[in-house]
Amino acid sequence: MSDIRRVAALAGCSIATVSRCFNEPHLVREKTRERILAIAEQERFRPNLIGRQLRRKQTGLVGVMLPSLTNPIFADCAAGIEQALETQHKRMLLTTTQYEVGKESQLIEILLRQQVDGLLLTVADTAHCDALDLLARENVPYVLMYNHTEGFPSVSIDDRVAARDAIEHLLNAGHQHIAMIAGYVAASDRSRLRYQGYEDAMLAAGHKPLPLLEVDFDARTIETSLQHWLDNMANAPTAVFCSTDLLALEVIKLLRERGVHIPRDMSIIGFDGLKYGQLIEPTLTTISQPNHEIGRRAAERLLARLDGTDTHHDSLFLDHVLLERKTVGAPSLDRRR
Amino acid sequence: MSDIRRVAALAGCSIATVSRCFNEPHLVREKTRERILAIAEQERFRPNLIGRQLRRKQTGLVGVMLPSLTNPIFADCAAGIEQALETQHKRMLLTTTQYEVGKESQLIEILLRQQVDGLLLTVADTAHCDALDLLARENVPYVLMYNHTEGFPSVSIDDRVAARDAIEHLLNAGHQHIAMIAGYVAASDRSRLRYQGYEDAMLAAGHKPLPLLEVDFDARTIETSLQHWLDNMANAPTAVFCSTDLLALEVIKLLRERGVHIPRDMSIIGFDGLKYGQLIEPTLTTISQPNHEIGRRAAERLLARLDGTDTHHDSLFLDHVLLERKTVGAPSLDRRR
DNA sequence: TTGAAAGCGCTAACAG
DNA sequence: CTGTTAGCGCTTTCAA
Repeated sequence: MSDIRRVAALAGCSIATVSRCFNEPHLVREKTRERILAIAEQERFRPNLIGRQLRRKQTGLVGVMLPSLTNPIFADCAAGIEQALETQHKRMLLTTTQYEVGKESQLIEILLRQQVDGLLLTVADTAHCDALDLLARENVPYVLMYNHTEGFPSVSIDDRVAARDAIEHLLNAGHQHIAMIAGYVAASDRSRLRYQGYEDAMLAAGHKPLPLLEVDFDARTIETSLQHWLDNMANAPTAVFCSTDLLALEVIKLLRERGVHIPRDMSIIGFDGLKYGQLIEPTLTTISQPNHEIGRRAAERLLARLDGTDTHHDSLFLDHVLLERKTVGAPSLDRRR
Repeated sequence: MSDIRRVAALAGCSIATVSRCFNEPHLVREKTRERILAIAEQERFRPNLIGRQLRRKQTGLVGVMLPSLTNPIFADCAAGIEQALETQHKRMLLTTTQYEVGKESQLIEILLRQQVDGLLLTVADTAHCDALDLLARENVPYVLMYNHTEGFPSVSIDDRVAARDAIEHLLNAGHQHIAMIAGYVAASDRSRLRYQGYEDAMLAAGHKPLPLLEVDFDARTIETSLQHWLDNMANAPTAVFCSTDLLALEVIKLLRERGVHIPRDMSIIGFDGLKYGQLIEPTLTTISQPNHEIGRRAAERLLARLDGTDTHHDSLFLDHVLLERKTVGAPSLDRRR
């Protein structure tokens, strides 16, 4: 005898009435309701949501796909998502791609089979993306996070503008010889946009942009990548824009170990605004993204789509902030050129 | 016409046969199977898991409840969980309590309604815990993470022993006047156990343990809490054990700003082993917990319980490691006593 | 090797 | 205000 039936039997009513007590209590006479609820409580009746979900054809589940949880920006984002979903009693089915592009479509497929009501996701690159094609075909509400591209609903900062702001900050401090570093792992549309922002600012200032210096973040080869600078500091850039704070932190650590004083010998600016940037000495100057809010707003936007309140396919840009801290200074005079 | 029916109709077979193609393909004649699979593909048939779950009475969903995702130890743990679940094609329904004890039972209740196959969770305090009572009553497989207490299956380090090891490291460096600091937020059985470990080591060495210094981590009152030390460094402890790395990092930053040299004027040891501890100067000496592995092993253990392979109600202790880095040194001679 | 049919637990017409 | 009933999409006996 199934659960709702048991309660109904004990209460001497039909299962429909029991169901109503939980879903539309105002339709049940107060006295009946109280009796049923009392019995339900005492029997520890726990409505089986699977039954409801099958019948209603919605699950109250939101599928979330992020690159990783180990990176604090995504962990914070997930926290923001949960906060927003909670207000509507929705739950988060969380998956990560571990930066493997091949997993994106697979994971989405699984989430769709699970009949999630909607999807919140970050893909590696919106430019050529099976996952996005899949979403375009399917009629599932979704909102992108961190990615932003014409014709897809998203919540993010404007990476290109943010990167330009970072470089302008360096230019304003007097730098001209500015390089940009990015990690392979972050090989993504965001890296590309940030490099474009770098180019924008350099060109606008009349400087030739340097090619992007890509380093293998995990494999500790940053050192060899930077060796040619260390070998010839006189010709090394006076300022470096790192595509993420995690990378910036590693770069700073390495440079300091090699006797490079920051910011006197080299200025560094990061990107993300991790709180850990404040722990190091000197504290990391960086562009801050509102990760928690990106998650929260994306979730809110998804909820609005589920309501039918939001039907736009546009990018929502949140503000980034330049956190002026201590790793950027003026270039030493002898190295300006 | 529902999906599986549509495929069946197009393939000219019954829905049972279509179902078999996905679940027990060997029961279907190869030719039939190929035909059906081809049609399913072309129709983009996506089995509705809700139907399956209702019928099979299992969901392949694991409920996860953690205090927060913003703390990297839990984010890493969640990553470990996902990794283990993935091998069995299970998914993670993730919730956080935000350190609110009152939410624990509520969240578990919700997860149970969602018919999760099992639960992985960290509670604030196993000593008086509605959530644990609830689990004891219900017949749901679960494994605790970070918590460990007699009679409940868990995966964690041995906090008490780990703390003792931390203190012994300080004692071995020559310290006698050692204090312990913990944050309110972390008010938990783990803090208590770590304090006990501190007491164990102090008493064994013949020193009187100091009362636990509790600070309000978020409200930036660490400063006022430490003021009496700063006012009178001669009588301040020569070494401090911080209950978490996040706290240690803040304490170090504060002390340094106040001109206290670490480790010369004061040694600091943390707890958790966050990678961010390596970024600061001097690098943070700490006790490392295997967060990813805690998550992974707990998930594996849960899977074993679902199999019936593991039915024990005991604590599985993983090894902690003392990371000897640079924030612990010998006390300056004039302050030994 | 396949099909028919029952039913997982619940909700929502519809009827009373 | 309450009950009856028909499914939601799927799996799994049982029978053929």
